[in-house]
Amino acid sequence: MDDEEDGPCACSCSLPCSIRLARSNLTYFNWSFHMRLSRLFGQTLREAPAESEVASHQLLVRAGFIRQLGAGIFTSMPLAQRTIQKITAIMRDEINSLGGQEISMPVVQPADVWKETGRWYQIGSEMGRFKDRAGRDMVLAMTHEEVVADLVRGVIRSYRQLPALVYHIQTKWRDDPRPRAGLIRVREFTMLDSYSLDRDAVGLDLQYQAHYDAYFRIYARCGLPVVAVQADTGMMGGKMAHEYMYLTPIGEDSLLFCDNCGYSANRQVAKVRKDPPAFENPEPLRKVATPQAKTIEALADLLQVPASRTAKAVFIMAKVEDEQGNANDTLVFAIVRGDMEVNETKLANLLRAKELRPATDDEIRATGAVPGYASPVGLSDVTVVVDELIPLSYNLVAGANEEGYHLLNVNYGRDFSAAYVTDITAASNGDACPNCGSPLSLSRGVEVGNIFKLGTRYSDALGCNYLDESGVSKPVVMGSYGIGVGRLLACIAEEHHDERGLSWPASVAPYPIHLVFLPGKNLDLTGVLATLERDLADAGLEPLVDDRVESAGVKFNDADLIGLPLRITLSERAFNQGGVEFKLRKSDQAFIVAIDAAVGRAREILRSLEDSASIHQDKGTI
RNA sequence: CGGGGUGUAGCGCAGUUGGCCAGCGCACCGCGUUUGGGACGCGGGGGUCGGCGGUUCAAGUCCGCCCACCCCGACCA
Repeated sequence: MDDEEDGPCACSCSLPCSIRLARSNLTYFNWSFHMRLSRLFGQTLREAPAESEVASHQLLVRAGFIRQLGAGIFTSMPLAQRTIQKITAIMRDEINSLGGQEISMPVVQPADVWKETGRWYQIGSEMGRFKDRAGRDMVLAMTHEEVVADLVRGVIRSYRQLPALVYHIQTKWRDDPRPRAGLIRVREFTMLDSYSLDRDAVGLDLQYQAHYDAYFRIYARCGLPVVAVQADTGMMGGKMAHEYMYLTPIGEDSLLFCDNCGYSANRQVAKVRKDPPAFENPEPLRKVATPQAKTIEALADLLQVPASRTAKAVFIMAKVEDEQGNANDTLVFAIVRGDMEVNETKLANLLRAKELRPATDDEIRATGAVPGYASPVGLSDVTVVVDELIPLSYNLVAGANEEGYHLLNVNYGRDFSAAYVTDITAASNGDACPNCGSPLSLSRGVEVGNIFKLGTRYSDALGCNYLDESGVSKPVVMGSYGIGVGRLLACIAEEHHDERGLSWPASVAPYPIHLVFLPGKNLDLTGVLATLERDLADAGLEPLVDDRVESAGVKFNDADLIGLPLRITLSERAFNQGGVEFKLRKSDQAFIVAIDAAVGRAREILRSLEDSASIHQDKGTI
């Protein structure tokens, strides 16, 4: 033992580690691994910043895990960084087990590859762009399909090199119009993303399924319950996609679930079963006065007909690109039955629109339609999209394009026609499941990961080809798979907290043990502390030691706030009862463990905590 | 981008119809007392009052412009 005061630390950290304790002449010293709260960079706060609203944001700031730099831009403090390392270690373990090989692709990328795939033009202002000193267009990585495809075309030549799986854990920038909820929705973030490379669709299916399962294991090991839902392919393009959702009221995505058959989908793509009404003979058109009936509700009320007997017209301005990449505004007239809503994602995908926005009244009038009394009847020069149910619904009520009047007995085909007839209905709570007809229920969720079957979208654009056994050149079939690390951390915090603070699953806690030291009045326990710290550290149990000169209340409250799974208290009281006090963060009960048995007992408890932290979840089916 | 809100010490906040040295709690530093659930006393340090411009004898306070952050919507993974 080294009693030297304020001497340099003998371990590699080279800091003055001997700290004088309150009312004690004793100092203590270095060991193989240690972290003391008195030295931890950052501090706990009694009050959360006023701008934080959701629990994970407030607690992560209060407990000293994160600090905000700007909107959607955060610094990870040492505690968060430790948890991130635990999470990414789990990710590496799982992706490595699929045969993944870790690489690292650049955050700053030349725009050329993005121009080759067209996304330089397709993606709007959420892409970070700048010019380098030579005036070349540059892109801040928002994802890495282009770069990985560029890599593949330079590396993959033969079917012998396939299948392959590469991944990295890298910073991305997406200039989100509205960052919010702390780490849930940010602009700069770290993402695990892997890219599968296969000879054909069969190979892709295998890797897709492997990721589908591996992702569930990652969330399970992190203690986060998730469900997988069918998803829109969005800016990724491609054929099939699933999203992993953590269900919570603070989530921004709307999800539909069928309890009966297990159907689950993001509202953006969710289908509903629409039973067509019985056939009726089309009746002659008739104009009726409907003053003040500018909404479906008012109209149905006035005419005493159900909303399902009306046609709802929604005017939307779509930004659609032509071959040259020029964006043109096109007015689109979307028609659904009065009892339904338009799904803008379905509509945008149909039109290949870059952007949709509601049309203004003036834009509507320019077509000859009258806002509030609009219908496609009698109009030309507008792009009409009708929901598939409209041609099967007879004698509907629709606007007369005249202030204060509607038309009765409007029928598709006879009275108007459309450029597109397809499904543009938004699924709602209680709608019939497309598979089994049972009522769907609507929930909110946070998307914590997604997987895409890209197919040959990028391989074709960038020329990623290989030669098969017979010497034929074929495009590499790709998949991409991603998990936002910070968002995952925030969701874990959201799931595992109580009114006192965070409560980390043992698998991702920044440290496993919070060792609280309360100096005694009569006994000097600093030597016991030094030994215990060292023994725990030597056993690989990495204690976070509260050596601060603070009252017991402050220390216990901070321990609850930071939320490490096991708290061990060394105090005169516990010592006189025969050892140290053990208490689990998730339990109210405390018990005394003899000093000599403390390390063994701690190891045992943490092992069982880790085993039970990994939750079981229902994976559903693809 | 539209609507709403907030900017005063590290965090939370007060600051009246414009008025003299800009305050409170927590946190921080020093000394002492205290020591198992956010202790106490005494003494300290810390502010371009978001920025710029204007009105005025005088601006944290009134006016204009701008910026930042938060919330709702649009949008987005």
